[in-house]
Amino acid sequence: MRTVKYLNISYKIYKHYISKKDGTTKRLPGEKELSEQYSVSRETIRKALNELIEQGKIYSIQGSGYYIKQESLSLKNSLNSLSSITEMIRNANLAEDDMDTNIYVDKPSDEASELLQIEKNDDVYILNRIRTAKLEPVVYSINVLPYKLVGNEFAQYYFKGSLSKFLKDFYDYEITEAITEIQAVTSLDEVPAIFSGNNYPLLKFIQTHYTIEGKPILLSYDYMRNDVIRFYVKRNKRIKGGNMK
Amino acid sequence: MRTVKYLNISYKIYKHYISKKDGTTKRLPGEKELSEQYSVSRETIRKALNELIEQGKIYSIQGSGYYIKQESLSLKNSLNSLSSITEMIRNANLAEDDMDTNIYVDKPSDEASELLQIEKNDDVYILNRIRTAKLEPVVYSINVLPYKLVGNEFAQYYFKGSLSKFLKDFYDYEITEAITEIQAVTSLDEVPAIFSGNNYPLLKFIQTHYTIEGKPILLSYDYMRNDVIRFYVKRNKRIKGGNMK
DNA sequence: TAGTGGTCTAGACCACTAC
DNA sequence: TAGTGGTCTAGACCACTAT
Repeated sequence: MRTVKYLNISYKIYKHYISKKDGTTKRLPGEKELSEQYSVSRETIRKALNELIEQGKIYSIQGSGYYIKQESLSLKNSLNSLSSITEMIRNANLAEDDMDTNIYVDKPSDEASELLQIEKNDDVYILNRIRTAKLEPVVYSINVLPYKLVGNEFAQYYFKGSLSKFLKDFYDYEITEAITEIQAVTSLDEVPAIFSGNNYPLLKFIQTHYTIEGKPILLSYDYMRNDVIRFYVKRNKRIKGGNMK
Repeated sequence: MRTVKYLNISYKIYKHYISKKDGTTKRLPGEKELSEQYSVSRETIRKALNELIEQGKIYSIQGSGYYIKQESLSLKNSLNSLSSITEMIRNANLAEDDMDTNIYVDKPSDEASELLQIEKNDDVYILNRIRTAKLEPVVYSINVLPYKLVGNEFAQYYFKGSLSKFLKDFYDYEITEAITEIQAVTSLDEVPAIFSGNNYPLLKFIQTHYTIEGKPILLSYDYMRNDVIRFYVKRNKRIKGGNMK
């Protein structure tokens, strides 16, 4: 891949002005000065700086300049960007030791047929998984995958490992976004059997995963022990045109 | 405020090509054609289209074109954009009938002093609030506000209503982002007294609110009845340069 | 190979901040 | 009023998709 100038310069600006947080210099040089310094046009500098704004590292004030943001505390398991449960377990400094996967075909629940936009008599694959760390169950997942998307060969070729990676490599279905509902689980009958009897606080994620076209291809339910894995969301103020829905 | 051309055109393109979701036309005209149609330069069209991409309404494939995304299900209480608890209650079709607010000065907890980046012997205002709907408690909030940021006059002038709005109007502190930790509350001793005795599933948000400079100015704890208010997060795949932290 | 979107340039004018 | 960032233009070349 050819190097993209503005991303390259964005990184250089970050390294030179932002990474060494000495706490003194707060303002960046102006666009004009930077464009001379890096021998590129002003628009390219603007794209580079915009990249840093999107990453939350700097902000700008019209008529004044670009300023470095104060360092905030770490944002480890950010729900804003898509990541697998496996990654989240690693971020919690837990080693995932085993994974028990169980596949079968069934009819979708009402909720599943609505979220996956399929008919109620369409078949779905159901994948149950228990993830453990230090021999204790940490996450219990149920994945619901429309049969018609993956066909009969799915059960033959998929064994274990990242489901989203398999869907991409084998079927060229790439998941680019997800909408997640977050729930607290307390009523005892909803708690999966593996967790029942214990008094863990449990979070439940109901996640619908979409391709770039906006087509739903996977629904997942994840029950997670909230005492060992923590979740964060970064929330931003909406700017510009608002919601024109 | 002067009208910004690319936002204006972005809206026009949305109205003309996207809002009337007849399900047939999936591809937008090319950049060149659109720039002629709206009599603007190609770069302006690109900014307009980019706006629609950021809103999740379209996507582009290099060498091919711009395409309309499939409609996904509603994303009501999105945690991605900042909104007040009051708004969330309204989105849940609940009318907030009363609010009991209680203010006093105290020392911060260890967690509060860390998140607010203040000393442990600095004073903080504590605001407790109970929000009810249909005479039942729905949300219990604790707000922690550094005394040195707002001074003695805070208790005199602030009575009730949106705290973030008051901070902006009275002190010119504008909250532009927040980092929220999401927890499930189950252990009985952590449940606020108003909720105890009942068997509601409770979600707890620990939110640190920042100004645009990245300075923390408010910490809030919100305990919410998850059976009446539901929360969603939109998660996107990270593109481009990744994390250069 | 033709057509599309992605990057980059040089220059202009406008809106806002700081003084 | 000078200097800054925000918008907009017209044109060039490159990378990718479709065929």
